Amino acid sequence: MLSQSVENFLKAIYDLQKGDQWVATSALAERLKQKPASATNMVQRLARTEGQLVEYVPYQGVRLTDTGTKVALEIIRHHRLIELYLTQALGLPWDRVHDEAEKLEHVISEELEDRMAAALTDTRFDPHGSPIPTKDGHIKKNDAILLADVPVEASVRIVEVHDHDARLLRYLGDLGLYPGAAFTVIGREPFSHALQIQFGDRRLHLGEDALAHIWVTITISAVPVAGTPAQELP
Amino acid sequence: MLSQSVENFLKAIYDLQKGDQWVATSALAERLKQKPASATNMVQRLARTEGQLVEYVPYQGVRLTDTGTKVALEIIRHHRLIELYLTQALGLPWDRVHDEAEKLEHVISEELEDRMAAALTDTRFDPHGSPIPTKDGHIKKNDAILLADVPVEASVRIVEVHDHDARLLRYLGDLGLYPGAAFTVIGREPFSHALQIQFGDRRLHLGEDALAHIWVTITISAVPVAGTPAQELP
DNA sequence: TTCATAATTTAGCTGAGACTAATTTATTAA
DNA sequence: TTAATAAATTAGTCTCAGCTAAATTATGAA
Repeated sequence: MLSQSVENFLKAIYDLQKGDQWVATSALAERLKQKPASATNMVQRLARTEGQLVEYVPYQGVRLTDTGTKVALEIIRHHRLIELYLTQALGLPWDRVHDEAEKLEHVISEELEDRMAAALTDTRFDPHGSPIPTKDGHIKKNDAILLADVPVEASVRIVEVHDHDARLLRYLGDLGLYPGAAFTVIGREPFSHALQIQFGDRRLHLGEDALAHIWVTITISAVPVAGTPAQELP
Repeated sequence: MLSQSVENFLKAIYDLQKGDQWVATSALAERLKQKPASATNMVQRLARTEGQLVEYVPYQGVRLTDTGTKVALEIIRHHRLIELYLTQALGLPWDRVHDEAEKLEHVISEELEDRMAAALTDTRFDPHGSPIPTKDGHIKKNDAILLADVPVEASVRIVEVHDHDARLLRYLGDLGLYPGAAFTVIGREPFSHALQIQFGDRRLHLGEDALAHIWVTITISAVPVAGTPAQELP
């Protein structure tokens, strides 16, 4: 049985790891609100004792092995399934389920996991739009882009809202801005980069913090997306 | 915030404490599957640091203060409410909910507690018939007697089945012997003290382990109950 | 290419919560 | 009333999981 602390490290490494890149111990420490030395310490213990979960190279970083990824995905499945269950079955608001799931994810049995899944009609996404890994450890990558990177005049649909900041979630939820919501970007402020959007019949401003946590897909793009060649309209 | 270990100690003291009697540290140790020295150690820490939860007198024992009792009842409320929720809402069998609740009781928020309670129609008893303390720390004492102490020929109704032994629960559940079930004691074996009972149209034997974990009320008593004077029948 | 600075690791400390072995206190039988 | 035994506590050890301070390694600007 892995300790809650070890499980949290695996989860954090998974979150921070892009592809098969190395994750810096300092990045881990920051994510987990610990000191760098503590992260190094734990990562070394992980690499040494707990069988084949991570690879660690001093001064370079740490990354999950296939086994480690499997374990991380199990915990993430717990987390997201719990979030979904709490909103769907018990009516908890989407800004409170994260903290609750953060504790429950480490203690529920496989059987409880299965029962919760069975009680839900659709277990593909959690309330923030994050994909829920399947029981056998598969997760669908979502191809959304950060709202901060969306060009002006594009119309978008919210795919995912990162769930760490409850205040932001409450704010967005009150406005109706959760996954599925669609709006058009009508302007960007020169320095703050804040967006003006047209959402139904309302005009809203979204500050930097929001832009960095909302992932969208572009539904109508008036201007070429960065990286793709411009397209002539007839 | 109290640690899970501390919470478990408070719960164990509550369980073992009759009235305002002292609980032996060795009894605590046994209940918690620890060594006596560990229990002494923890009890001393409890008495010293965590504000006014227990009274401790060396070589005599430990007991809960009013504050300590309040805290213990909160945890027990969590435990039993979770057990009830898991059976009612998620269909977990009554022999598996104890272990699950043992872990969940320490981590659910007040809000989740309230939502679970609201989702249930009747929160008076858990699936084993144990009373669920109210949110303000009241619990109804139940006046049941141990099946082991029931005289032959009495008819009884099961009030409560202690939930520690999952094997026993599964066995009893398969027979239909859960709280509410009624039967008549038709005989007792001389040495083993095992009971023969008439349950509907079935005759069953209940061994010592069962007798020590089932609590009943007597519905019809053919023979005077121990302690009450014999009564002449016309 | 070198050296200052930033990032990382090492060394050593701490508290929680368990343990064993040794000691002390209570209890009970003679 | 005392001595043997049982119960409980003390002393000292261990691991986990965090910390600070000191030392080491990488990095990048001159």
